[in-house]
Amino acid sequence: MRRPTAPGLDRQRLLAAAFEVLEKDGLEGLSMRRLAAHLGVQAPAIYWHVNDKAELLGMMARDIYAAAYAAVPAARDWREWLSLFGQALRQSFSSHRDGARLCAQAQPPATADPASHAHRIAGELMALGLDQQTALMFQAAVISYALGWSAFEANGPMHQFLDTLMGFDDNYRIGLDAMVAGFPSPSW
Amino acid sequence: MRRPTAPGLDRQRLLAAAFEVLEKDGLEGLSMRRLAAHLGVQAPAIYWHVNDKAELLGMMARDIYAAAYAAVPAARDWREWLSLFGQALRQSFSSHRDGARLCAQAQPPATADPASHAHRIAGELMALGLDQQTALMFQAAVISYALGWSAFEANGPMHQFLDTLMGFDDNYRIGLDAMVAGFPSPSW
DNA sequence: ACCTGAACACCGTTCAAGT
DNA sequence: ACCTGAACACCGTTCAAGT
Repeated sequence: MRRPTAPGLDRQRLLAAAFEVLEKDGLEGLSMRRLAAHLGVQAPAIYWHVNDKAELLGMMARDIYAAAYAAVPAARDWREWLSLFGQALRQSFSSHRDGARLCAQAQPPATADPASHAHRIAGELMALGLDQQTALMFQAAVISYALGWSAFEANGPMHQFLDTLMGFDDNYRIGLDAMVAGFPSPSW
Repeated sequence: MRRPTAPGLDRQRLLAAAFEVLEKDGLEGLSMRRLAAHLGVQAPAIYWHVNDKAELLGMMARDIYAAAYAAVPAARDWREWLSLFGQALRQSFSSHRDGARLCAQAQPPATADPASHAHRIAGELMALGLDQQTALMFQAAVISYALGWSAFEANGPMHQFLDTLMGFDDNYRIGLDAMVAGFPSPSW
């Protein structure tokens, strides 16, 4: 439990420790003070490496999204890619305790060059035939659904029904598949 | 600003005041102490009428959902109803500051009789030809998307792009229409 | 029955001061 | 450059005591 304060902090160790605390204590338990204690350090030390808690949460969210993008296997068309991406997202959200709730409330760090960032995240879909604008729109819709599903999963009074009827994963797929199938094909 | 403590608290006045504080100070500003001050009362007084803050947030979420259900106009088929419901939800979320974020993290009060509750919320769709299980599944998907969209709207680095390209409402409709169009028709 | 006063165990963040 | 100690202005919640 005691970290002997080790080499010295940096953003990497901070981030890794933050995920450990998240796993152990959940999103409400992830306080700057607990994080500091987990690192064997005083709370204000964290502020040398990070501006505030929001920035830390943003970095965590960025990593969760990045893991999802990295996990999407090769696809033969854009619909398949979106479907796989939707599944990878859900997987990545649920691979950390409160992952979706974290992403829903954290603001990933604003990228320095938004244009190149947009190109990077839309790249796969563009290679499969979508123009960038359409790629971003469809991707935004899938992300929204994935995000909302995980939030909704835990909190609706429908909860009892959905899992007894089919299981959450199957229910998730229904909405995802419907959305992906329903996206209009580009018109050229 | 001063409430002369008026008649005396009850759940109704509490809820109304909570929405006022939400509008003024946002979700992070909605503390039990601020709510109490807004009512001209000490913080512990609230705990006579409500078990804890989670219960209060749950009641607020319930009201936001209820407003959406009430706002859905008559529809001629279940796809149209789901589309109108999706729009009403987004409307209801954005009619209160941080409405979606509140609903994403609040747990609406568990209903005493889940079966009759399910029947009530699925009723419209069943009248339009869906069985209850399908109605609940499709509804859950639409709610998830609406919830996730509002959360995503404010926080992605895609943010800049989405609104300059089309406007958020149009982008929202694209995913919603795709999902509703893509739901499979019942097979009889 | 309904509310206050005082307290407990926490928060995020700042800032002087240490090394 | 990097961290500590001490403090500020908050939290949610409990509980005895008042009326």
